[in-house]
Amino acid sequence: MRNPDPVEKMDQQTPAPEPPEHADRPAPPEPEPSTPGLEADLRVAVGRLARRLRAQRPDTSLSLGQGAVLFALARHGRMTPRALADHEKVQPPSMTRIIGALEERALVRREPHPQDRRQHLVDLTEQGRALVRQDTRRREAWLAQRLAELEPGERETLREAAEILDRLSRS
Amino acid sequence: MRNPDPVEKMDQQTPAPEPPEHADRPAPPEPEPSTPGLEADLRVAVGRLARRLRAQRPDTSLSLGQGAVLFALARHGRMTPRALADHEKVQPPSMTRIIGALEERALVRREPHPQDRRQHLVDLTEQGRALVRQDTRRREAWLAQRLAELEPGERETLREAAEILDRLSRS
DNA sequence: CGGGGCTCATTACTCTTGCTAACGAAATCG
DNA sequence: CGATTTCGTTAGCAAGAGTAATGAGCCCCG
Repeated sequence: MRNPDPVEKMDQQTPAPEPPEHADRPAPPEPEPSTPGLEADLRVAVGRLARRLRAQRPDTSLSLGQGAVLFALARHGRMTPRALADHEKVQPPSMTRIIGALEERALVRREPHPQDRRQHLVDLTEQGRALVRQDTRRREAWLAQRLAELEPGERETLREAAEILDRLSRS
Repeated sequence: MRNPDPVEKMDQQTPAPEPPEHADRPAPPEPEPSTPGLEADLRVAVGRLARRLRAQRPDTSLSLGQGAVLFALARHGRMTPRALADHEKVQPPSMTRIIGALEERALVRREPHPQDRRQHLVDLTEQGRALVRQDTRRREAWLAQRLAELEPGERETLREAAEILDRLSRS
């Protein structure tokens, strides 16, 4: 293990770290969270859901990261590893590893960069493109099944939330 | 829920200086099932958000799993390790480790089970309770800050979504 | 020009976190 | 009382992501 770091005294009521308000703000300053447990609920639910998504990955043995990269390439066209890393908010070495795994499966291909010989361009192969298309409708059974069981209104809520979550995850 | 139509929405917007791709755009079929890319969008966003939540963990060195357990105990009262594992959808050995880490920090305590000497009851200590209270309003700066920047309507959407995501993650 | 400094990708290593397998102790059922 | 089941734990392993260091290549500035 490591240093236990015994929590000795813990300030019970931490004075709120209120950021200084900017003077010219006509709107309500909203210093308190208008949604009480949201932060905790969201954190717990997202963490657990991600864990289950990773675990329940059935047969399409693409990791979450690999799938995300494949989708990003399909949506935005070929990119350098650096651009992919920025997009997915991982460090370059992690992206190197993901690309390596995808390349081993012949789902992506590294092409030389036309102007800069340090860089590569990563692009989908035909097989990669086919997998994305296939997954677009079939994807991973577990989540698709769960989503199918929801009420239409709930799916709609999730659809709006997915866009917000995407922004959150990228900000 | 088999969807027979080829969802083929790949808008090529190549950021690279070399756009001579197969740059034709198939007429947008837009057959629009109930939720087109929801499964993929949600999966990617949840994965990325979980990754960032884990990474951005600032100083309160509680892992996602540890935080979840603390909150579960605060919400539902003391529980056996088995119950906690079921609740958080992890295997018992993982829960053993989480509880061990929390116990080292004196945030939880193991009590003997009154009727069954195989089992324990895990309960929050005063310090654990204080940390939960503190985190309820302070929590992790990163997510709280992001949430605060959202529109009220967006937070409301997330609040509804959080409940749905919780159910999803547990089903 | 040409060198210093930067950027890009990769390698090497570590850490965290979750899993399965196996095990000992205790309850329970026959 | 013995067999079986359940609970928590230990041991070992694998995946995923991060930091540090490295080498190749670009580019600006003197």
